[in-house]
Amino acid sequence: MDDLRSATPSIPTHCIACKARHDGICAVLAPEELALLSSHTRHTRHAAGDIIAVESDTLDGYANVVDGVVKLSRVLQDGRQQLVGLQFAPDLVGRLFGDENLLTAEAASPVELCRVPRPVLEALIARSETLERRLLEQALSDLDQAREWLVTLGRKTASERVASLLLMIAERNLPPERPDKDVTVAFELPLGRGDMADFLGLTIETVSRQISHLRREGVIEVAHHRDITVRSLERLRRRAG
Amino acid sequence: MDDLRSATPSIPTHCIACKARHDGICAVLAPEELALLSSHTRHTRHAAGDIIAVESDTLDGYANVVDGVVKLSRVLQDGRQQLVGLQFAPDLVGRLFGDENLLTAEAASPVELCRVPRPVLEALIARSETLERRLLEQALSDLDQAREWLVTLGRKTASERVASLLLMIAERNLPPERPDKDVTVAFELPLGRGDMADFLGLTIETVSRQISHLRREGVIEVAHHRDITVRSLERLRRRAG
DNA sequence: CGAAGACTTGACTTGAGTCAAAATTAGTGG
DNA sequence: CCACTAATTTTGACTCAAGTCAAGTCTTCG
Repeated sequence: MDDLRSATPSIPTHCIACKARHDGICAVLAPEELALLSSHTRHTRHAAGDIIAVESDTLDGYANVVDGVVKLSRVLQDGRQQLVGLQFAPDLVGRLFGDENLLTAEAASPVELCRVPRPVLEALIARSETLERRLLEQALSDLDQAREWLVTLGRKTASERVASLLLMIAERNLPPERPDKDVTVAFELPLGRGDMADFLGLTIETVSRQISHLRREGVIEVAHHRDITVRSLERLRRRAG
Repeated sequence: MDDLRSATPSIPTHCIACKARHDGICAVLAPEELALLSSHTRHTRHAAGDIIAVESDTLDGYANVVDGVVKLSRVLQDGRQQLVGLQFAPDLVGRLFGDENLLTAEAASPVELCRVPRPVLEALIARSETLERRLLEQALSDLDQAREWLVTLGRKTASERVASLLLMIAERNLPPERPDKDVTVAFELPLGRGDMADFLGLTIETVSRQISHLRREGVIEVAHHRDITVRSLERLRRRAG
């Protein structure tokens, strides 16, 4: 497919430079479909904390995450909040075929989006068999992840929950070489303590205490609160239950 | 579509009698596709407690729930268990395109299944645009539900969790007329206290105490432990947070 | 540098878990 | 149909993990 790139000048120039171009939904589109899509998209940038979509608003469109992390959450009447998902590039944000947002979407870090109006994407889905399959696969994998978290929230202790979250992020930052080896991984947390707490169904204080505990035990190192180094993935995995 | 029924004798006879025929995945198939599918299906019956699929076994096929309730669960090494979903008729059980079961599936009540070998269903998906759309919609709706539970497990108290579960089952048993009216609903719990606890991330004792509490407060009536009458859906809804 | 915000730590409280009976219900065979 | 047993559920007394409240300490940024 890469060989064809130079032979298909119809691919929009701003798509060629796009980080999400080669693994997002765009990757499964034929050049003319991509051209059609890109003539309706709009790139937007958002600072951490910006609200992208609000729960129970009408759904105005979808957005592809090009860079950064988007958090999805729900809040109860009295203000209790729960994060129900994190979307990384090149995930698509927005409930397909939904009339209203069931969730609030918020930039967890600085975020770059590629926004698509509802009817454009939906028409493309009807036209492209491979796109529909790709979206089905994302939905199934989001469902797997959500169920994984159900186990975490329903049955794990505070310390296992924190370890599970660090593990999830660490595995996402693993260098592609030797994924089975017991390596050291370093990364910057895309979430503050408050968001971690809302993700794990805990309080800020409990998250902080558990991180301190993992640090004292030598499982992780912490600098500036957000720069984490996992000394042994294997040890972290054992603590995640 | 109903009008056509008598004019399409190619619909297999055992499908015509099937309860799931008119709203399951079969509902979106053309008569010849249904004929193709049904020539490979096998009806099975299972008593409550029977294991239908085991976590980390290779996925041998899919199954349509024709009657009864199937619970999906995961267990941690030390035996802690969490239910991550309930499947009612006419849901499809089995991770699409998965190579192994990520979950254990078990009959929660007496269950009737219509089993389909993997390759048969997957070939049909590739052939039928409407089937693929139907499965995408089920996946999205399962995802909505899983995220709803994430809020319940992450942020609700024990009494709100129990109320949420009763509410979910009650709403499923609502008579179709006047869904907005504040009616009385009676139903039989498809789950024992242990399963409720595993669903809600609580212990048996806590579930029992919360049910007793709702009973004492007059929100529900309980007979034989499993026959529940909800006196006021509205009151129950308020208790569910 | 100084102030505001984010994070950590400590002391105390509380909601749900644990352990241990008792009560109810379902199942079985006479 | 009825005892009798086994399983499930309920209830009570006590414990403990995580929450709450209240200072402190880092970090960031103007």
